[in-house]
Amino acid sequence: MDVKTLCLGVLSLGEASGYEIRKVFEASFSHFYVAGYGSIYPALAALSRAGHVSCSNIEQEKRPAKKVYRLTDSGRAAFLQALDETYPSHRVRSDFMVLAAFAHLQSAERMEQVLDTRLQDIERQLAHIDSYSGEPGAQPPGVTFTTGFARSVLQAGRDYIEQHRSELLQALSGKEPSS
Amino acid sequence: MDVKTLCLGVLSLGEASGYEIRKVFEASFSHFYVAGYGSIYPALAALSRAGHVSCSNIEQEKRPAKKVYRLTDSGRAAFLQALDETYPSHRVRSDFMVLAAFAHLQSAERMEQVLDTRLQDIERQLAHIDSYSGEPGAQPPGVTFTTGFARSVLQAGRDYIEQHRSELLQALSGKEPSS
DNA sequence: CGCACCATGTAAGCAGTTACATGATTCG
DNA sequence: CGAATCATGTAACTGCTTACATGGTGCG
Repeated sequence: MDVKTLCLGVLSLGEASGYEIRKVFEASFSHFYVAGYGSIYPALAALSRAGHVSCSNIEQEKRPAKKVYRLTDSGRAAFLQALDETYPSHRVRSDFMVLAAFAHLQSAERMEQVLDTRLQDIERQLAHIDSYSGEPGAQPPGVTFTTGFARSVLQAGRDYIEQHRSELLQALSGKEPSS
Repeated sequence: MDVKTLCLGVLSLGEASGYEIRKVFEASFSHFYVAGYGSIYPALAALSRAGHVSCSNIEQEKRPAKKVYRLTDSGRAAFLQALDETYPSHRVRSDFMVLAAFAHLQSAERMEQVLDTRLQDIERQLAHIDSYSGEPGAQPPGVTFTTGFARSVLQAGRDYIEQHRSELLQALSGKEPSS
């Protein structure tokens, strides 16, 4: 599932500019898919070339002009097909866990900093979820599901870190970081 | 944190061949970092050129010869520095959650299949954890931590899916998949 | 007899990140 | 007056995936 397909998905919810699509990514998808302008704009250009979206220039007062994209029939069909064919994979790439795995090579101070940073990031993401999931039903039902899923998983991670923090730190305390 | 750095990490636990390194990735790191031969072998070649590892050819009876790699002092230093400078990021890339987010565009049968597939994958990973975490203490303390972390997070995901499965399916039942 | 395991590597390609480039408006 | 928001894009680079290429051994 690439950025192009995800853009089709966002546009299935209504027409939008590249800038607005990015905000949807940020608000609703950030827990399982991260994409910046550098991947979204080229994706939209490619989708336009492929005929999966149409594009209209909208001039605005006191704001830069924007390009509003809309799904074509072929774009909608392509997205539905992708939904049908995609395997429900779920991968984690975590430098946090790498650092934790090699805790014995680091100082207790560094590990505390690592754990605290991770906890702060988790709290930030939980706050982000709470700020966006105000009205249930405003979003498609699936987004309510994914948001709840993300919340549960984040909380489980936070709880685990809090409960095993001292245990991990204890295994390093006293001795200098060594090989 | 790239594959090269992770290879240094594995080698900090003892000398190993590329093939053996891959097994460590599979056994201990698979929950937060996936790497295949296609990235490990080139990484080892690059580390060797950079002088971060040394390499010796070992002939074997009734088995192909292997190349055993060992950390050099500069390799160890490079790894420790990476541990010190790496931000504890944690990113998820989940096609499962994409499919769930757009549940309203799919049939109830398809969504059931998606949820079941994900549940089976989770059970498989939990079984994998249980099979490898037999003896605590055989692994560095950090690996025990990350393994427990992965277990908690996987269980939370499983529980959430089981508890919200019917809720999600209900929001689709009766009506055909539509836009 | 076929599959899995041991063992190493290359090459092409794709997807995405990062940095660069530009510029008006609004809010504190 | 500086920062954030709105708004679009390109180009270079990185890093990984996938497929290809080869071949002996052990087990059921």
